[in-house]
Amino acid sequence: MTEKIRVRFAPSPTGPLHMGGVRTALYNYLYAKQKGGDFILRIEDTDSQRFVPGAEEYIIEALAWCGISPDEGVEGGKIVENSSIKHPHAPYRQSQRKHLYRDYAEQLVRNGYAYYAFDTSEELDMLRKEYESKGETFTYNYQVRERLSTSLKLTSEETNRRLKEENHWVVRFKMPIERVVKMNDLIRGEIEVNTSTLDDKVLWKAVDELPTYHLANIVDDHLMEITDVIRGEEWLPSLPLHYLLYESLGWEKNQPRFAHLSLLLKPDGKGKLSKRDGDRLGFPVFPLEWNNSEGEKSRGYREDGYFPEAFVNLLAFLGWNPGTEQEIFSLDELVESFSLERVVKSGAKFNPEKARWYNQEYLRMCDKDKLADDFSHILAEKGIAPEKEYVKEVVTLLQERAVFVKDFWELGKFFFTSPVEYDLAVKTKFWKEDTPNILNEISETLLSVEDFSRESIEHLLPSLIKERGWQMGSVMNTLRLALVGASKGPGVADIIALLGKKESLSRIEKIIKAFA
RNA sequence: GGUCCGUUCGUCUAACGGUUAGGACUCAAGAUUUUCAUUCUUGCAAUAGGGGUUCGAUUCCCCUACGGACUACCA
Repeated sequence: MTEKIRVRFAPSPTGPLHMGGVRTALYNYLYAKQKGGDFILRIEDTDSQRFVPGAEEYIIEALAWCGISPDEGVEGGKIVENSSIKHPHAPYRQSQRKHLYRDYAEQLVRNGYAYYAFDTSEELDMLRKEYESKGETFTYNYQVRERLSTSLKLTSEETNRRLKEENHWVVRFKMPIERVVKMNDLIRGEIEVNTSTLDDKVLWKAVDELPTYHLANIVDDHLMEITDVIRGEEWLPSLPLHYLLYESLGWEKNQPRFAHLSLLLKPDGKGKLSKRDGDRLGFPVFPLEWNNSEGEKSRGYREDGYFPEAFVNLLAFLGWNPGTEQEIFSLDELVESFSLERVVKSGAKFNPEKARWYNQEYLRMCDKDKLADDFSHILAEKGIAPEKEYVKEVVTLLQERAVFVKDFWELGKFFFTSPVEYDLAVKTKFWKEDTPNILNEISETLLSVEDFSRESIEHLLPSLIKERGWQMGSVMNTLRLALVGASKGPGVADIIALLGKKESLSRIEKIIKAFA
């Protein structure tokens, strides 16, 4: 029997999920789905100090927008209704699993793998400053743990008394001395670390009486039978601790495999991508728009007009590639092609230009009815409500020219409103003395045309111009100026045909009057 | 500072010892479109540096440099 793959995405609700987090979720999802496994969504809310209201809902909605649906875990927001999500290991919010971790923390102390420490944050801050003034770095490790007020130094009577009377004790992991931990990472291969370089991490916090990430994470991954942990590179330094924790709890036989993903970097300069970069460089770093409690707004890919399919596609390619030259992948195709072996080790600088290109590609593939519907919403906001078929015709003419649906307006607003001003550079260049007469004559000809189709007009115009010996450039450009107001847009015949006889003639009349 | 991870065109990346080091985005030029955009063609552009190993290194090893992460009772 083959092993059932179970992965988890376990964000902390301390703010909106940024695109790096979405990518981590995506890779987890792709990995699980390809292997017929389950994708579990767990909320790691063990930091009561930094909890942000609305963050959990945001995370769920963002994943739903991307098409990443958990098989198991917390649910909420819009996906609650008719959700097929399972809960065999509920609850999936760590704050609701507090009692579990407490038991394991005590077990670790009992078995000599951890100890109680009574230092206050203030005392530790003072120690750090003291060391710093000597040019050294304070590390809570084997060199100091038997000298500070810990259960290692104190008698058991004293320890018990302090545990009972004081409420600022923590549990720390007793990091072994001079042991080389050999680890394996699915992306990076073998990694070795000497435990003497590591410190005694806090496993149970006094401030909020909750476990730290390290403990909660290991306990839950074990209890929830997670087979593969795919997470950000920032966790790599904690991997030895996590290995040792599995070992100390007696779970090393079936501990999960690990894969650490490289980080997403700033498009310019150095460092990892942060919220500020988006504002600074003008692109979203979040999947969905986010308003924080200070009333600051952060842009979202959704609100910027990206298709979720394009967003997912570009995210997948930030650190992974199929090894072929295909760059456009649907979510299903990604599921089929994804592999951890082809995940790139080095960090990827995000490139906003390429992101736009992805959207453009999707817009071109997009169904015209959907585009017309989406564009109709934008038009409705402007108080314009044309026939769906008309919008569809417009979209058809503009599809190759737009990157986002919202571009259709700038590209083709003349299809909905007569030009209010004209590009004077075009006028200067092409508007001649006899232009009004020529335009009038064109008007008359158009008026008498029975077949007002694009083909008919496309044939009629040049032959008329040639017949009269007019200048092609001058006539076509002034005609375009009348219809569009500028030197841009689809073919003149397309525009006239779509605008219709009445509107086209009225625009020609209008420009003649304007320049008279 | 310490520990760990990383390093191919400006950017995302391919090449898992033998290639004129390939593709995509960007940029530039030309063609088409008597507009603009598209499209097509072409071009610019990279193995961080130094040592090994090897008949042969982008590829394996070491050193250096550079970059990144971590170094909280945050995740």
